[in-house]
Amino acid sequence: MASLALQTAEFSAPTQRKASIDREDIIAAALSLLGPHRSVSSLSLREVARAAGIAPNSFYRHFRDMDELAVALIERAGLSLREIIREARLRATTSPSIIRSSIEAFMELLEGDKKYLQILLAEGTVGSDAYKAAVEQVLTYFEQELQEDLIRLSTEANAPLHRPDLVSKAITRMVFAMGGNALYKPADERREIGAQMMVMVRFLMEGSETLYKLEGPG
Amino acid sequence: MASLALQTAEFSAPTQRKASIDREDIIAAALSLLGPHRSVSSLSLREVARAAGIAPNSFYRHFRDMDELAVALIERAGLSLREIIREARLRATTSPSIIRSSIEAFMELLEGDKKYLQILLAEGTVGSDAYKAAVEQVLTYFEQELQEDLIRLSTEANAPLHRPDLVSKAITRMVFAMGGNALYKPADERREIGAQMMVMVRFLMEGSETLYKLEGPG
DNA sequence: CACCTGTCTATACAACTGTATATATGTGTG
DNA sequence: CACACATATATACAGTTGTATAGACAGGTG
Repeated sequence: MASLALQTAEFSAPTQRKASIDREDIIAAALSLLGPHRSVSSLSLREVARAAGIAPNSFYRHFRDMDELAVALIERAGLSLREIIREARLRATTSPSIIRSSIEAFMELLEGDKKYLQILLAEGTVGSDAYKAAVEQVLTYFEQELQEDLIRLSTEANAPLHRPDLVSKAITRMVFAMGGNALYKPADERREIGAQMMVMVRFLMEGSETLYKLEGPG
Repeated sequence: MASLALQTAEFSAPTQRKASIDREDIIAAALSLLGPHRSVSSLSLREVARAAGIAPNSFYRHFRDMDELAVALIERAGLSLREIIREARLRATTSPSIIRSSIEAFMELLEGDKKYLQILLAEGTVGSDAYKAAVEQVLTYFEQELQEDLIRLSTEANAPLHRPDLVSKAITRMVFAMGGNALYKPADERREIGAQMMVMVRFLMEGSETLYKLEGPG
């Protein structure tokens, strides 16, 4: 867990506080190294230490492993993404607009914090078990949150869904897959991909509604 | 060493064997190294050479790069997958059954030739540009082929589709994303994921048909 | 036969990796 | 002040990496 992440440095006299390197700084250094050709799992401990301006061995004071760093990065990325989507959800309350604004928020994030997204999108299937499990957990969280939204909104709209769990899973996996693909593409292509996502999500929603009429909730 | 495994050693003349190492052997060696924790992009040249039973430098006689090897692996995997799916398509000619049998074929492949699939599913977003482009090309091929099927079948069934290009893209990306996720999971989970895929594809098909009624072909 | 030519190997090198060990340096407590 | 302590560092080591260079051996051609 992010044990020391929130500790406020002010007012703390009891223990010694050094203005030295922080977990945060190491995470930032690792982020700075990411790019279209550099994945988290391709970073070396020494490389990160170098970017953070510390000796290789100092790394061990903050993380046991590169793997532990990777998991921390994933959790951070998940948190960041979660906040963005939550904002989008709060702004929109009707079924079509919540989808639109969520995807727009997602694509905006893709413009800006590419690094965070890359961690979740592009590397969920390589790396250690802990690594994969952390990504999976983030995705599952999104699925559950989306499912709640879907059920609430479809009930309000009187357009119930067949297997809303699978609708949310399909949307999540598809958006992440398409997003990972769009990550480092030129802006106009990204916009095109965003538009495609919208249609695909509509397919899923309409399909689920239709199947509800044919077969019930499932 | 394992390199000579397939050649019959009996009757061997005192002279060195004519049958020397092949691109094929190197590809096989690379495949043998893949696994849940070893991705293509994490293999080293020396490692592959070692597994192939050749000197590191001999590698260069067959590939310029590890990157070139990776592309060769991707193409081979694409070819293999393509054949499997083609068989499935030939066996089934009606709309629902072609989906079912294609996904079943896909999941069967996932039981067997995991290595091939991993190359396409799990690593399309990491690696060099050539690497990514090769994966993208394979995916695009599948999309196009699937789209032709969808148009033909939906016309026959008198159930035309809205944006069949996006239907096939959505199906392809989703199946690959879900497949990559299922790759090294236990058999019962994999079966469950296969069942989920079927429902998701039905969502997409039904949704596209519904949207056609509302908005036409798009 | 001698002579290329293509393929393999052996050796070598500089760069890099993760980490074990020992050392320096500043901080808080007795 | 002296001490212990947490933190940073420097040095070192054994292993790996990609690849440059040079030599060994075969087959085909003159």
